[in-house]
Amino acid sequence: MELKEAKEKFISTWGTLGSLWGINKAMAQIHALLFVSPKPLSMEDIMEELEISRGNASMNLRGLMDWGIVFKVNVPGERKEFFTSEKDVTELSRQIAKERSRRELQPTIKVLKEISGIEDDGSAEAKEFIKQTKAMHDLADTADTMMHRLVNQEQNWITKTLVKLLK
Amino acid sequence: MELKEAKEKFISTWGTLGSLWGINKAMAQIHALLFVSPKPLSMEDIMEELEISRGNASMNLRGLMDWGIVFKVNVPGERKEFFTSEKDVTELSRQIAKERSRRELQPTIKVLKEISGIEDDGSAEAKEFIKQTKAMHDLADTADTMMHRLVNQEQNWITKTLVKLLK
DNA sequence: AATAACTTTCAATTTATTTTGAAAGTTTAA
DNA sequence: TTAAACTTTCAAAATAAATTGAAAGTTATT
Repeated sequence: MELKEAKEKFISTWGTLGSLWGINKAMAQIHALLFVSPKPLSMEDIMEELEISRGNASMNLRGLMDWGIVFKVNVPGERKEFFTSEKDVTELSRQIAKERSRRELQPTIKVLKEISGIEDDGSAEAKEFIKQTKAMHDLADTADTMMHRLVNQEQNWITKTLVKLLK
Repeated sequence: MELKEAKEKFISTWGTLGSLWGINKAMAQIHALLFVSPKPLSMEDIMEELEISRGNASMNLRGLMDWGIVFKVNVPGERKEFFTSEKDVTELSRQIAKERSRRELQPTIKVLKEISGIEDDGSAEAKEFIKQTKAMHDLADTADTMMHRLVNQEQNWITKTLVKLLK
C-alpha cells in the first residue's frame, strides 16, 4: 500500500466512524484530511480532495471549529483562509470529551435528576422508576466527573496513574 | 411532575440520546421502557406504549438482544414472549463498552495499524501521515485496553481505584 | 393434522439528514 | 469606491435511514 491509498482509507474509515463521536461523514472526513496534512489547506483544497461542494465544506468547517478541533490560520501573502486541525491526540480527546459532556451528558444528567425526584406513591411502578433513574443518574454523574478530570489540569497525573494501573 | 409524565420524559430523552451509543430512536426507547418497567413486557405492550408497529418492535427488540442488554423471559402460563432489560447499570455499561469495542474500536485499530505501516518515502506528506496515524493508533489502543479492563473481571478493583482517585 | 396464536421478514412508504449551488454577504486591493 | 476574491447562507434536491403493514414463517394447542 502506498500513501495515496492509505490516505483514502484513513479518510473513509474516519468518515464512517464519525458516528462514534456524533458528527456526520463530511465533517469527519474534513477532520481526517486536515489531521494528516503537513500544512494548512484552503477550502478549495478540501473541496477538491473530498469532492464536496463549497457550501458543504463551509458549513462543516464551521462545525469543526465549534467543536474546537479545527482552526483558521493566516498564511502570509494569501488572500483566502486556510485551515488546520488539532494535531495532538491527547488534546483532541480532551476537547471532544469536553464538548460531549457539555452537549450530551450534562443535559441528560439534568433530566435524570429531575425525573428521579418524583414522589413515591408506593406503587411498584413508581418504586422501580425511581430506583432505576437514580442509578442511571449516579452513573452519568460519575462518567461526567471522570471526563472533567481528563479535561482539566489533572490530565497528567490521572493519565499516568491509569497507565500504571492498566499496563 | 408525576410518574406518567416523568416516564414519558425519560423515554423521549433516552430516545434522542440513543445516538450517544449508536442506536436508533425506537431501539433506545424500547430499552428505556423496559429499563424502568418492574415486570417483563410483551411485544404487544411495547407497541402500544410507544405507538410503534409490530415490525418495528420486532426488529428493534432483536437489535437490543444482539447488544446483549435485553432478554426474552418465559412467563409461565403465557403463550407469547416477554422481554426484560439488563437492570444493573454497571453491567449495562460493561456490555455496551464490550460491544462498542468489538463493533467500532477494534476494526478501526486494525485499519490504523495497517495504514500507519506504509513505507516512509521521505516526503513531508508521508512523514506526517505516519506520525499522525501512529499516534491515533496508540490512542485507540489505550482506549481499547481500558474498556477491556472494565469489561472483564477487574471491574471491581478498577472501579474502586478510580472512585478513590476521582472523588 | 389442522388451526389458532404469535413472530419475523421485507418491499413500499414515510421521515430525517445531508448535500448542493447559486444568491447574498463580506473583505481586501487597487 | 469599485470590483474582484472569497465566504456564508439557505431553499431545493438528493440521499440515507427508519417505519409500516401485510404476507410468510413458526410454534403450540386441540
